[in-house]
Amino acid sequence: MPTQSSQPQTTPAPSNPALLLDNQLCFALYSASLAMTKLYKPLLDALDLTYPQYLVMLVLWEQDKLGVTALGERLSLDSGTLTPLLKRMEQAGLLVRQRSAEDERRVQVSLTSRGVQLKTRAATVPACVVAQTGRPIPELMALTRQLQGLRTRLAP
Amino acid sequence: MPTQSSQPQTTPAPSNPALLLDNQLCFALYSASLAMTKLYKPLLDALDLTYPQYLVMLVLWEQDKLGVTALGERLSLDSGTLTPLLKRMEQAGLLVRQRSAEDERRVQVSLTSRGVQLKTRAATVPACVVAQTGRPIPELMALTRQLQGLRTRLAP
DNA sequence: ACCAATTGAATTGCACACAATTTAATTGCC
DNA sequence: GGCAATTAAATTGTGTGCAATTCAATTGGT
Repeated sequence: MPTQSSQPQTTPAPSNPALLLDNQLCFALYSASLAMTKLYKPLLDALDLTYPQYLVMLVLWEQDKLGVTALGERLSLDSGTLTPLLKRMEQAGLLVRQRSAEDERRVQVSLTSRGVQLKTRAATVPACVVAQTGRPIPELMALTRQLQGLRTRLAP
Repeated sequence: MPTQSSQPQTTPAPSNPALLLDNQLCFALYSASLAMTKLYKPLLDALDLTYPQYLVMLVLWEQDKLGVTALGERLSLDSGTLTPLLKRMEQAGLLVRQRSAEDERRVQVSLTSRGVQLKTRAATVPACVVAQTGRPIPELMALTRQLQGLRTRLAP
């Protein structure tokens, strides 16, 4: 005999717990990522960068003069995403895209001096973000490493 | 006197560590989330759902008949995102959108029987994903809770 | 040297995200 | 009751993501 309540049933039978939204790692990732992007928005607006454009700048500030494919491997983005994004950044005067002389198929992406200089203004961004998370740095670092490990497993 | 190498300097001065891509929690989140979405893709293709559509279904399987705003609060998405997404799902026969009788401004979203039935076919999705992460469930749960906590701080 | 296969970007088409604006319906204040 | 303020969706416009295709340049096998 199934268990039953003496109260009229106001809620339906409980869902499969595996399908509950709040048990989904995927949704926790997805919504935390979108929330993080919104946190960056006002900071990046001041630099005239979108969030993915900021990621491109982080890569180029570390290693200037990269091909589109190399940039894409670093960020896990493909040419369909990067090509128009890079064109907008070129229009904004942050970088230049030029065909490689040795291999005309390759497009080299290099920062302009304006792009290099922007790094100084961006230097305060990370601390602002950390402050707003309201968490100690070691905890944020640990979470970062955990997520990097997960990503490596998902996209080897 | 600054330290110097006897070798010609092949790498530039080290970047501000706070701006290194691999130290960014934001990028760890962003790329892990995109990688997770790609993991779901083949599973959701079989159900004719995109990833955000799957999230909408998770919400409606838990609580059917919700307004667009309520759905948006649950998923942290606004009407600009949800309206066209819900229209596509209505076209696909998964749900219906109908104006509330009491308040003509409200649009109620309800599953069709086809939408309800899809839950059975989706029941195996979470286990497939967990298997592919190659991590024990408790670890995934702990990470999920951590990310939920972070998100709550970022988007109170 | 020729030509098929491969490689690297760009293009096309579709589906999000989201800011900003618009439109329609309801509420509150007088 | 009348009308400004508010609320709920929808619309508009821009910028990603990504699959699939295209196009040009290079490579490799004969």
